[in-house]
Amino acid sequence: MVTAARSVKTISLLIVDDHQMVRDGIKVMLESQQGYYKFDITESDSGEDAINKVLRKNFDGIIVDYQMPGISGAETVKSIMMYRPESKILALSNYDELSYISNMLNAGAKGYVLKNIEPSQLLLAIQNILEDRPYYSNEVAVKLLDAERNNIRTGTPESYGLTKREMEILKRIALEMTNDEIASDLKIAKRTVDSHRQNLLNKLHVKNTVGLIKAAYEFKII
Amino acid sequence: MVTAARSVKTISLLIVDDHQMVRDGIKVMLESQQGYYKFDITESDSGEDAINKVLRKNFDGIIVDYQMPGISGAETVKSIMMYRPESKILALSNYDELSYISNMLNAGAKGYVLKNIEPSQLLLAIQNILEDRPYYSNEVAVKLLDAERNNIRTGTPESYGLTKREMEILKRIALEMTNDEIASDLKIAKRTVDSHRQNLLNKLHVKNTVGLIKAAYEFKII
DNA sequence: AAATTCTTAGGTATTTATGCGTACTTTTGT
DNA sequence: ACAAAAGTACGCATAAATACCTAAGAATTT
Repeated sequence: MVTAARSVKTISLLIVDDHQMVRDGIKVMLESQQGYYKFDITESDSGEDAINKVLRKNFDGIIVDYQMPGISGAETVKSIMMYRPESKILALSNYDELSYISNMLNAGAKGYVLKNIEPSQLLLAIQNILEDRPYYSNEVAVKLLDAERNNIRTGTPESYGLTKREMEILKRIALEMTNDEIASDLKIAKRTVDSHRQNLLNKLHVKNTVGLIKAAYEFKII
Repeated sequence: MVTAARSVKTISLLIVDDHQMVRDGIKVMLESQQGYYKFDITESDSGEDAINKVLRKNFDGIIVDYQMPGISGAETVKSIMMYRPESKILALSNYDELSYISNMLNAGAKGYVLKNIEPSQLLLAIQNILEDRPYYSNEVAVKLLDAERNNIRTGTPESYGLTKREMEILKRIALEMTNDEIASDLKIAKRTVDSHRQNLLNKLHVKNTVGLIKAAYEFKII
């Protein structure tokens, strides 16, 4: 820990979130952590506004919410990176959904934190991304590791070990068929379809039908 | 044909295209057709610039190119419509790709014409969109009809009459949240979420969660 | 002020999906 | 021929979703 005297550095930050409350929350968090840093904060309530502001001023760091009306957070990040590729962007979201995370990171965000973050952690996250190092909330890191481990990036039915039969079931689920309907379509017992469906849930690491359909999109069978 | 005397009306137009040549071409076309109209033309070479100009001045009509570096035409239209929902926008493109067309129309463009349009047709298109009527090039109309016939949905949440709240619910369903989880997330009763979900099923004309998720993909909220 | 839409919530019932087992048969690879 | 994997089938229990209602208060629009 560096405890010796150090000049106070002013950091210009742009906070992009459609909720006033969230923006205020971040400001309060940062103020509470203000030690060696002084933050010069600008706010945007939309991706469009943020892009305009970025075009006019170069910020040291930018915090972008994922879900916003109009241009999404990921699209906002993409645009910002197009104009200012050196931007240090921290993604902020309520959700640790893998698709959200990878959208943001692929768009160019350096880090991804959840909104339930502790003030000290937020400061840490900002410090890291300002120095071009990644920073993720714990939950986010876990998801990314899990994705890596399970080879989710490649996203083929084979990489999950799905059998032909299971693919047939998945296709029919994606056609909005119930297990009963699938059973009579394939001329097998409903119980069997239940089993296959259970196996699909396990193999794909998802918790319900929604996850199955999203996987079906990944596999491009929809 | 109205040939009687009629006062010359000045129409302010904003032309958004990254190519000088295209902008000049449109200007020449409009001048050649200048009869009862006089055009006061402003130019933008990018979506960002267009948005700035729209914020400063209210144009009678706006012509937006699809392909531009930086913010795309569709995103530009979306932004413009956010600030000035009454804007009359005509999309302009070299291509009659269905995805381009529906992106532009969903973003809020009133019409879509190809760049090989005849001057007289361009004037007609502008006249139509200024009066809030749709206008499409022949090729475009054909594509749209074909899409309609094949039941390819080019839907927006609005076209199904979804409310903001219903969209919030749908987003959370797409996050694999159960109704119980959504309820506590939004701090409302599970039964309320049940109701919203039921309304979503009805409005989207689908029979189960699978249909909801497919709709969510169409709406690009996944 | 009246009408309409949205959001909220609940009643009641049925259908469907999920979780965790077991077990037998068929197919596949070696 | 043998082992492993896949497919088939079922029990039992609970969780979740769907269907079809009503209805009150809030917010918007007319």
